[in-house]
Amino acid sequence: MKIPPVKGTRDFYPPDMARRNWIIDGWKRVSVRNGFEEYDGPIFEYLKMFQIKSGDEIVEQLFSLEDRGGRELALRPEITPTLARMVNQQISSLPKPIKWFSVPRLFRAERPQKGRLREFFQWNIDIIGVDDVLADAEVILTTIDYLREIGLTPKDIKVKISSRKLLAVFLRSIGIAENKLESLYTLLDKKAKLPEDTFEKLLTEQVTNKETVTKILNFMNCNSIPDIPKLITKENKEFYAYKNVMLVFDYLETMGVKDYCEFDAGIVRGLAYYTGVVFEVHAVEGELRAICGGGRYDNLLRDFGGPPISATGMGMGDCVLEILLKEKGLLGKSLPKKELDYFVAFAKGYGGGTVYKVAAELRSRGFSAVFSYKTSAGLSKLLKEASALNAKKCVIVGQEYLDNKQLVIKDMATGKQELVNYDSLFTQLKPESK
RNA sequence: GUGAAAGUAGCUCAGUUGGUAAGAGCACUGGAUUGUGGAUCCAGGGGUCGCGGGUUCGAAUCCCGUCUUUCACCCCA
Repeated sequence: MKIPPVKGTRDFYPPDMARRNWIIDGWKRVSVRNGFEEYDGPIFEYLKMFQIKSGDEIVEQLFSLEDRGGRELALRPEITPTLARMVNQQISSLPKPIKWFSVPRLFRAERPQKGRLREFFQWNIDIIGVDDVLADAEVILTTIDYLREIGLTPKDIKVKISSRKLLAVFLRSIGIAENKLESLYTLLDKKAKLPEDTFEKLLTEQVTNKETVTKILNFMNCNSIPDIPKLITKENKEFYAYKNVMLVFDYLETMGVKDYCEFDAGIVRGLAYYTGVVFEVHAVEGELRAICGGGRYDNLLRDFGGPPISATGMGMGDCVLEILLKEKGLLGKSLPKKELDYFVAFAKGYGGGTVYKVAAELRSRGFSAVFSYKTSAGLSKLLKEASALNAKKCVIVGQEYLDNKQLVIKDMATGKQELVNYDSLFTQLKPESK
């Protein structure tokens, strides 16, 4: 009876695993060099925890279960609630700022489609306890640091940056009621996806006043920071929000990544909990969904029963990234090749236990060594196997071993061979000679 | 949850208005090659044509259902 893989999951055969590790190792390496420390939590949590941040609708998109004690649990669809829980538990003893990263395996019971599966990996970085937008800039810098390292240039991708705070003060200044903001965010977030007239129509339905609609459209289409003051009043609050956006770009310029960044008032993010700088990374060409997104969230720790400490972070899934890298031909280019120090072969009739003994001795000294299971194969076949494994050197056990306890060492790159005494082979070897 | 397209070997695919049509390339295994690798040549294994039903003398091919995949919508943490 054949059992197929579960909908929306992936099998990672060795070549797929190599790609996955390459991506994840890059995430981890870049996190560490940007000063982030790794953390992780359980793969399932109380169902309740995911409702705090995201509400009840989200429950339908969770894999939930009940344990034998009747506890309502769910596989984690994101790790930020876990982060909030963990930080709150030890908040008073953790040195600030908290700069943590994680690469959790996440689960969402959504219908799979391009760049979206039911099980995936996501790189998360967060800075907790810094109000200054310098922290937002550093999160963006770290994101770019990775994307740049894997070969993506400002011609390939753009970080589109805006501010929820700026949007909020703007909307309030033109008379939008506080309780309408949230539903308006959801609509504004779709601007780039909807046709222009459809968007305008939906906006008019929500706002009714034609003049207000025009003001919002003008603001949303703004992609130049110097133009912002023309659109907002010069009251303190608004000017402060505007200055903060300017400041982010100043920091990013100082950090040398301004080429990757642009202001785009159309970036809103669907989620309610963002309160400050928000950003998404998009491919310049193509219709691909956002590669990653993030922003500042001021209230999350408090919502999870902790102190009102501000935080900012970023999440990047592996699915969309992999699609983009394939399109750009950047995946596999820099993948590490198979590595093998020694292949231990034998000339027909001379194998026996010596082959396994040599391999075991090499392994015990820290070298990788492989022997063949084809006990009756000819040397030709065995060397072919050694080549397929990308072996650096090949040890051949043959007549010389019977005659003088000597082994043939063949350098697979140059083809050169030398005779070495069995006893001296291992004493000559030092790990550095790898 | 809604809609559209597609399912033939491990992978990528071909397959004539329905008529000896179960095929190719790659991959895999073996041989040429009993002491010398990456190449080449030859051979071999591998398929309930997603599954079930129907139409027909006859179905990979047409029809219905179903499952899966992909894509779009919803949603996007």
